Amino acid sequence: MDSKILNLKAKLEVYKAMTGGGNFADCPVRDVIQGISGKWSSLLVMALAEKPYRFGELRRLVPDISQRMLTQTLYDLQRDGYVHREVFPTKPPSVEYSLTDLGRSMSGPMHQLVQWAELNHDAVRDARAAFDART
Amino acid sequence: MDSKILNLKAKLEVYKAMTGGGNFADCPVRDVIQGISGKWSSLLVMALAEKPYRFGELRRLVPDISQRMLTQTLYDLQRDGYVHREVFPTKPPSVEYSLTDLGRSMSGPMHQLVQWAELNHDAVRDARAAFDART
DNA sequence: GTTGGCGGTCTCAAAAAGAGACCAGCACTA
DNA sequence: TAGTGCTGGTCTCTTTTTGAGACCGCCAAC
Repeated sequence: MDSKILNLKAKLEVYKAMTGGGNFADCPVRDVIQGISGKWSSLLVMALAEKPYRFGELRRLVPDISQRMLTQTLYDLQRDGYVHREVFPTKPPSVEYSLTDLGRSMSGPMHQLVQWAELNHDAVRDARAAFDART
Repeated sequence: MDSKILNLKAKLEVYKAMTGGGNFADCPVRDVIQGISGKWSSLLVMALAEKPYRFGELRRLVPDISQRMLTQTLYDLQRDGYVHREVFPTKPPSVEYSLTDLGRSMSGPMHQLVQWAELNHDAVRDARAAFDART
């Protein structure tokens, strides 16, 4: 058996996987996923799915986020159309963040994932401990 | 109306949200979510959900991942129990990566999210363009 | 008049990610 | 027999991202 043939076979498999199977490389799905797979994005979306929050409330709700990252992440979520930002002209102007329709429709599948994490976090913790012990 | 009372009210709301509503701050769900919300994790999990892959195959399948990040991400996924790594003692030793049962059970909810992204990526793209035009 | 909350921006250090050289071992080729 | 390529990585260096914290004007309450 020639190695060139094996090589070609592998390349065909890869091509099939890229076009028919998954479209992993250049497809816009990656853009979307990367937009919501940041360290804080999912957390803020889950928070806002419950109810609208103000800037300072979110800051207290997620104690270990820096003000800079809260600003930045909310900006990105707003840019991608998940979050609506409304400024109320009160004496100290207050700003409310809420989910848009797009954000609400996305929070469904994301909630599924969070629920999975809720159910299986001990399995993950065990796997991690076992792996570390094996090392 | 006293501002202290308003303040207390806000704090109670936040407390309620943290304990009853979502447990956003210290809960293990965040550990799990952060483990799979990396830039490449979801992509590799979706790839391995299709079928097991070898190191070089994954490298070609995801052309813009660096070798270092592929190694690192696969290591992390293995540590968290999502991925199984098997070395075959062939002439150039080949390594195969596959999903574990835990990984397969997680890939379900994650696939939901990817499907949402597939259906709504144009809406996100439009929102992004509209936001940028507004600026 | 000083303090504290509001919603941020700015700067600087630390951590993470990307680019690319390098490694041993074996198969095939010229 | 020397050269080339594929295997799955590691090591170093540079660039990007993130975190920590100071600072901002404004206004209300004490």
